[in-house]
Amino acid sequence: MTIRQMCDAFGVTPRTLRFYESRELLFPERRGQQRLYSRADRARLTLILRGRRFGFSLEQIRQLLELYDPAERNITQTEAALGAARERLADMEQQHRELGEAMSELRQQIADGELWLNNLKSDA
Amino acid sequence: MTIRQMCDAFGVTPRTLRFYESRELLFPERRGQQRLYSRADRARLTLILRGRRFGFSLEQIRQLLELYDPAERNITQTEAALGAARERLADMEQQHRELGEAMSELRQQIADGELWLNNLKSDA
DNA sequence: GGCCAGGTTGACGTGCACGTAAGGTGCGAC
DNA sequence: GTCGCACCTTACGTGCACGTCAACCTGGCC
Repeated sequence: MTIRQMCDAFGVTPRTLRFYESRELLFPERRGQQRLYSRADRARLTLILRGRRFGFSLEQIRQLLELYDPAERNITQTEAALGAARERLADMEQQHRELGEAMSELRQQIADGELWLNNLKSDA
Repeated sequence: MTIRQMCDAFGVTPRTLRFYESRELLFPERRGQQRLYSRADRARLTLILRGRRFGFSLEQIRQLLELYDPAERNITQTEAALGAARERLADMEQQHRELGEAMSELRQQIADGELWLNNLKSDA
């Protein structure tokens, strides 16, 4: 898959893909100068974009990706990656809870606003 | 409440509070040059900080705060704010779902990593 | 009056995640 | 051959959310 196909498929720019590569988040093969993205690269990009939506930094995402990466597996590295992953998971769980609470509050506020609006309109 | 008491209570810096004020997120009263924060200001700051944790921009937060603000209530403004709030809520719901899925995947990956680690250790 | 802690306002600096412009390369179509 | 297009690298620019620093009040205490 060329860089353009990747961009079209994921809705990102070439600049973004090259930037991710410079930060060691993606490692496409090279045919001469051209980048070629494999199925694994597409899976990684999916994870990267998801992580970004959750507010994780590219560096945090890079560390998480090590957990998915079967290469360079030794005990200390895996243990470090596991520790980082557990911390991220705890963050995500707290964020998940707080997001649920915030959604409830926002729904309540919306309902209040709608009620207020209907009262105003029925008066008129 | 002075700026220092606010900072201690919310774990932010004076710079942050003045910055929020410059972006019209907070409107503390003035006793001479000093800022004085009311109960309403503290409630607004709570909402601001929560919004920030969910990745909303300060501008988005400012628009949402209009929904909470009982001043300057007219129909078109409230309807616009309600529309924005519904869009944000939809974003939050999607983010909530995706975050749940990502947590499941990450838990699975952690379990895999732990299993692999235990196998390696029991071999040794 | 002297002085200091704590407040104030700009103005500039920083880290992140890219965007953008400049100039060069490879390659198939005509 | 050369035109055009897509790709490449390098370097600088941008927007956001603040941090940092300089310079200046201001009230309270000795």
